Amino acid sequence: MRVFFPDGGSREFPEGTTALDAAASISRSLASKALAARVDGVVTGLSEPLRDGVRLEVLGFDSPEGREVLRHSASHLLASAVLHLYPGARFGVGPAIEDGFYYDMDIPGFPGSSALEAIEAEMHRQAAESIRFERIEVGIDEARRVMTDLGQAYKLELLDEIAAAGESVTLYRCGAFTDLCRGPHVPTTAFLKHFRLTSVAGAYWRGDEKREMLTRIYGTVFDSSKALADHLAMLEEARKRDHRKLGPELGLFTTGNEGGCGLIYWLPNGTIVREELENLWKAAHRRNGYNLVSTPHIAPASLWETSGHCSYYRDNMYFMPVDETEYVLKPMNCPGHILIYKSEKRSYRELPFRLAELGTVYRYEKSGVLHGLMRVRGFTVDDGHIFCTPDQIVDEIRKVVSFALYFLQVFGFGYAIELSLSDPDDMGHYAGSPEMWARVEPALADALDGMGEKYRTVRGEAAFYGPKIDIKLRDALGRYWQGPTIQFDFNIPERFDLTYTGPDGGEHRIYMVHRALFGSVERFTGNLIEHFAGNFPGWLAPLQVVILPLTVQQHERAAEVCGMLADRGFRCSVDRRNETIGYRIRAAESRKVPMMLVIGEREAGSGRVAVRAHGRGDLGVFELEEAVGLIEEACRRPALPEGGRSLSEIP
RNA sequence: GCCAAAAUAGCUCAGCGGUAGAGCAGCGCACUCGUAAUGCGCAGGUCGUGGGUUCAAUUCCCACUUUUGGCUCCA
Repeated sequence: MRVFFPDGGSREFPEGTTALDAAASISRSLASKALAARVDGVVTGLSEPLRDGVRLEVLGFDSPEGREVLRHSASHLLASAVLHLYPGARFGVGPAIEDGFYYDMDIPGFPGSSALEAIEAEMHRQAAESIRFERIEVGIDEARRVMTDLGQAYKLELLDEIAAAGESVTLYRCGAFTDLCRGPHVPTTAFLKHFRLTSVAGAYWRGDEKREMLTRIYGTVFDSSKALADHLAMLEEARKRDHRKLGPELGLFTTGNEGGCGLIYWLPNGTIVREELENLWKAAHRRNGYNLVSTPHIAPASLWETSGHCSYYRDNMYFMPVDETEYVLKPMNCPGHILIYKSEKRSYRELPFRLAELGTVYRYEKSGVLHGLMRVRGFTVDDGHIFCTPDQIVDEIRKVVSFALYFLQVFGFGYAIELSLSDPDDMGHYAGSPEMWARVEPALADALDGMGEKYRTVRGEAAFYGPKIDIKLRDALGRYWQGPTIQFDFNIPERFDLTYTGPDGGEHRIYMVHRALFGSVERFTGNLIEHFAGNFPGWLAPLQVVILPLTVQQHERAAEVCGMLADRGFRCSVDRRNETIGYRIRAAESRKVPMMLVIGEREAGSGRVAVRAHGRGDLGVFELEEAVGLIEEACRRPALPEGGRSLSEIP
C-alpha cells in the first residue's frame, strides 16, 4: 500500500504498517518525537494500521494535537495509578488542558495532597513497564456492561448521554485500567516520562454545584525533561512575581484577617502607585472628552429596583437600613451616572455625553473565590458611560477601543480582543429590540475592522443587556488577564427611559455604552505588580531615588541633594544607616528603587554623584545636573493620548 | 458556598503532649567603609480565635476566622 506525506512524497509499505512504523522508516528522530498521527486530516493513534492511499502526518509535542494526546494519555496513567493504589476509585472525566491534564475521581480513603508523591511514583513505575494503550471499539450495550462490572457509575452516566447520540463507543485499556474514551492515545505508557503532579482540588461532577464533589488531581507532562524543568521554572518565576507576595513585601497593600476578607488596605507605598495611576487616568479621560463625576456609595434600594439589579444581582449586593428605608451599598456605578444624565433634559447637541468616575463598589463574592487584589469584595471600577445617538456608535466604539489600547501600550501589555455577540437562535431572552441588536452588533465589528485590529468573534457570549468587546491583556510571562471591557446596554436606557431631544424636536431613545479600561484599579495594579515583577517604571515607583552617603562625613551633602530632588518633585530619601555601602545598596536593590546616588568623599568635594540604576548597576560618576537628567528620564510620566478632544459643547 | 490544605516573632521557617527556637528585618555599640549581606550585643511570641480531652495542649479533637489550590462565579 502507498502512504503520502505532507511534503508531497509517498512511499510503499506492507499491509498492517502503523503510523509509528512509517515514521520509523523515515527517520529515527521522527519516530522518537512522534506522539500521534494525522491520517487524512483525522488525529489518530500511532498504533493504528494505515490504509492504502492515506495522507500521513506525524504529530509531535510541537503540534497542539500531539501535546493534547500526550497530556490526555498522562491523565489515563494518573487514573491507572490511582486505581492501583485505591482499588475502589471511581472515575469522572480526565481531559488534557492547557499546560497539562487532570482527572476527576471519587477516591475512597484519599488522604489529600500528601498522596501525590506516592501516586506519581506509581505512575513512573507503570510508565517504565511500557503498558500498551489498547483501543477497543464496542457497542453501547457492551460498554455499559463493562462499566457496570467495573462499578463505574459516572462512566455509565456519560454513556447514557452518548447513547442518546446513538453511536458506538471506544474503550481504552491500559493494564488494569479501562476507560471510556474517544482517544487517541500514545501507543504505550513508555511515551510518558516527563510529568509532575501539581495539585489536588475539589471539583463538582459535571461542574454542577448540586452534584457530588470529586477529587481532581492536576498534573503536567512534557516530551523532554528540559521542557518539564523549564515549565516548572516558569511556575517558580510566576510565584516570585505573585502580587500577594510582592504586595506586602514592598509595602503596597495588606488584606484579610481583622481587616475582613476580600478588602484591601492600601499602605503608603501602594497608595503612591495607585495615585499615580489614577492621576494618569483622570488626565487622560479629561483629555479624551469625559466629564469626571462622583457618586455616593449608598443609594435607596428603589433605585436598584428600577435598574433591575435588585432582581438579577441581589445575591451580590449588601443591603442596609437607613431611617425607614432600605439602602444598597453600590455594586456598580451605572445608576448613579444615569441620574446625572437625567438631571436635565439632554439635547442631541451635547452628545456624545461621556461620564467617568473612579467609583468604589462593593459586591458580595463567595469566600472561596477571593484572590489577592484580583478578586475582592470592595474595589474601584474605572467606570465610564457614554450616551450617544445611534449614528455616533461606530465612532465612539473606535475611540474607546483606541483609548483602552493607549493604556495597555503605556504599560507594555500585549492584548487579544474578543467580540461577544448574541445567539441568533435565542433572541428571545435579550433586552432591547432585535432591530437595535441588528444595528449595533455590526457597528462593533465595523469599529474594530476600521481600526485594523484583529479580534475573535464569540457568538452567544453577549450579556443579556447587550453585546460587548473584551480585551485580554498579556503580561510579561505570557499569561492572559481580563482587562478592558466595553459593553453595550439596551436594558438600562429602557428601564430609566433615557432619551434625548433630536433635531426634529422629538424625544429619542439614547444608546448607552459601559466601559472600564483598567477593569478595576485593584486588579489592574495586581496585574502591574506581576507584569513588572515589582520593578515599577520610575514614575510609578513609590520611592524613586535613594541617596547613599558613603560615610557620616557625607550626610550633610546627601541631605542637600535629597532636598534639591524633593524640590523638583522626586520621591527620594537618604539611607543614613550605620551600615556598609554594600549593605545599603543591596537594601535599595531589594526595595526595587529605580535610582541610587552614592556620595563619597570624592563626589562630595566635586559637586558630583555616582549614579546606580536598579538592575543595571553602576552607571559612573556624573555632575549633579546630569544625574538629575538621568533621574528625570527614568521617572518621566507617560504622554497623554494623542489627538485629545475637548468636552462636548454645552449649548 | 463546596472539596482539599494551611495559620508559630515584621518576614521565611523549625519544634508537635511537659507553657518556644533559628535566619533575615528592627534597635544599640564598635568599625568609617567605594557599588547586592562588617562584627558583637539586645529586644521581639497568651504558638489565628473560642471551646473540649488531659495532671499538663503550640502539639490531640470540635467550631469559628483568615489564607492557599481548585469547582462554581466574576471587574
